[in-house]
Amino acid sequence: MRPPTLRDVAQQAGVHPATASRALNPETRNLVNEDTASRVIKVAKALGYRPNPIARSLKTARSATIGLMVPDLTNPLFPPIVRGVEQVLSPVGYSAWIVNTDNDADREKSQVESLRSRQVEGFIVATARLVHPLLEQLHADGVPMVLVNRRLADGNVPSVTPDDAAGAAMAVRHLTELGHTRIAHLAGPQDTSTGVARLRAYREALAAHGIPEDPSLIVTCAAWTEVEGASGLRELLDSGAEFSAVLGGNDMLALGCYDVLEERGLRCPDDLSVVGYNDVPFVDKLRPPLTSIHVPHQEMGAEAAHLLLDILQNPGRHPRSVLLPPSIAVRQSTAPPKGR
Amino acid sequence: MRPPTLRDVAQQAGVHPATASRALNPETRNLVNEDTASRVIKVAKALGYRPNPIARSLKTARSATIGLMVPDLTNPLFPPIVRGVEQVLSPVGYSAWIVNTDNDADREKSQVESLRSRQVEGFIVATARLVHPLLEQLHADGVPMVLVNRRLADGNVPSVTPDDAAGAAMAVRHLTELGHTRIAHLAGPQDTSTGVARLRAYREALAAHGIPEDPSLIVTCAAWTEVEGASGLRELLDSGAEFSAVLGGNDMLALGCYDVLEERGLRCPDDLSVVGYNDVPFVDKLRPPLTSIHVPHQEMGAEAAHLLLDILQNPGRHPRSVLLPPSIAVRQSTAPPKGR
DNA sequence: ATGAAAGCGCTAACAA
DNA sequence: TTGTTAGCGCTTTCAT
Repeated sequence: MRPPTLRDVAQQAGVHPATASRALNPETRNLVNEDTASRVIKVAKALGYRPNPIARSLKTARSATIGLMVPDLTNPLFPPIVRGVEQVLSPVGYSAWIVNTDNDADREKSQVESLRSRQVEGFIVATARLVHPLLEQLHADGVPMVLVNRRLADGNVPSVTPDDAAGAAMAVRHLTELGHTRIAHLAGPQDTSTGVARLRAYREALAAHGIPEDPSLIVTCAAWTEVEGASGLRELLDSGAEFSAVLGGNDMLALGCYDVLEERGLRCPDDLSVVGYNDVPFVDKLRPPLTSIHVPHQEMGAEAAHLLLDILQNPGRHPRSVLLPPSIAVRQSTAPPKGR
Repeated sequence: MRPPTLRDVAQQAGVHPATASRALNPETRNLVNEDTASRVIKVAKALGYRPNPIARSLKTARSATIGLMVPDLTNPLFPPIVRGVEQVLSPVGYSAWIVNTDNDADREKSQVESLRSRQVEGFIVATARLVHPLLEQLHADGVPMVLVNRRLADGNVPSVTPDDAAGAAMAVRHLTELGHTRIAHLAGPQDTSTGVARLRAYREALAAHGIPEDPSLIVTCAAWTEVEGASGLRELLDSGAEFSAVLGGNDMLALGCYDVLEERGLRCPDDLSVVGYNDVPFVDKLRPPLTSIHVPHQEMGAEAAHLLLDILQNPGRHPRSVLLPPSIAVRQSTAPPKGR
């Protein structure tokens, strides 16, 4: 029993397929006699008719689908974003096609091609680097796109990001209020907006608190990974620099710090206060619970989906970007410095 | 500039679209003169031709796509499974369409319908309950399907699951070797194969070690959540039953135990040893690091994808199921009982 | 080895 | 308001 097609419905209802199509599509139902419409709908239901989205896509070059590009779903930062996106898209009949890029330019390229050939109507992209030819080209081509979490250097591409400057400033303020003056920073990759913005805000916050900047307290990590965070802190410790607190560029880098403290027999927060960024799931359960800048991940995804839908519906309109306010989740990984 | 179609390629190469189609498809290339084929291929490359999978799907009723149903991507158990699936599918040109069901039967139903209308060629399903009309129907309809992590009561549906019996036995043995004899179990939902199998194995393992079973040491949780785990342990503690160790049905239930220990001022492992199940990411970083039964999640996904591809390629063949051996990751949440 | 023709299921001009 | 017609881009008989 082949599933029923529009023709089957039309035949059963005694109308032309085109009429059946109009009757079944809410957008065009008003073009059709009310009685006819309800008859068609009844028949469709009786037959268990399901429209074939593939045929529709082929005809209309649309798909009610968007591409959602994340670096890696096993990074706990991204699943909540995905859920936020879906929570907004589902009610309006859209779906997200999720791909992992592993931050690999070649993979990104082939994923984008594959998604475009599947007629996705737009992209939500969590993998932006500041300079990103692929995404820049996409935007130049007029492909609807919203960035999430990270931005491009080109501020014209709509984005939904945490207010990194505000968050990093909060972190520094928290530490200074505890009495810290020697605050190190494990900066994230400087080819990402988050890495750059948090580093800059860290510097400015120190200045604002009258703390002179010490370049030897800044290490830039090559990736947002625990391993990189660990080697970053080792470098700081081995340099002999003095510091009583460290701000990780994100929670993974902070996690790496925990590993090094363990390995060196140092204690957190007694020997070193540690602050993370993002407040991803489970950092509140670490040993010790990690003080972190909280970012509303799911809302970020939801907001990005709203923005994209908006762009799809009003192609001409000026694109907006959204900056979400962070908050600080103070936990046991931060405490006043020892000598106090 | 509309992207080039097969007709454009054919025209440029001076052949009929049908010939171009044959030349471009590796499966049918042998039907075509070698020179013609290479000419077509060259033109296609020059024009940047990308076949339109939608048109192909409409014609062939296939899609090189499978549906991947998970309960919730924000549960860290599932992203590694997803990655494992993709790791196997990508090289053979298949993709996975991921959906979250939240274990909701209505959502499941509409997701399945939506995926089927998109011509997915099969399903990998991580959301099975023992009795599951939707999946049973799907299987009865001959829809290619592989279960992962959890199984149906109907053992004829191919599955890739951890060896729950072996894992639970390992956990109990570990605890008895430490000297525990009063071992409680927070059993998972008994409508899932994992919940049932782990509970049964726990019982059998106790018996095998000559420990009499005590029903007051078993609490069944209604969901695989931290909240349920917490109320389970509260119930055990409030009952006045004596026990020095608890085996969580999975890591989330074990996490709930941590919360209750904190709230009651009890210490792990001093007052209570806790064992989890699954060894999901980050449980090794908890306070204290959680002893857990390790399951190879990514391999589970990879193996499920292999099985499904196998079914798609050999529709007639007898379906296999795979049981993956667990191992135990011993960490600081387990120690000899106090009185020792 | 290649071309001709048909059609997958649907929608959008256009015509009536 | 409804029907006619055409075609989205591709593959697959069938004929040559």
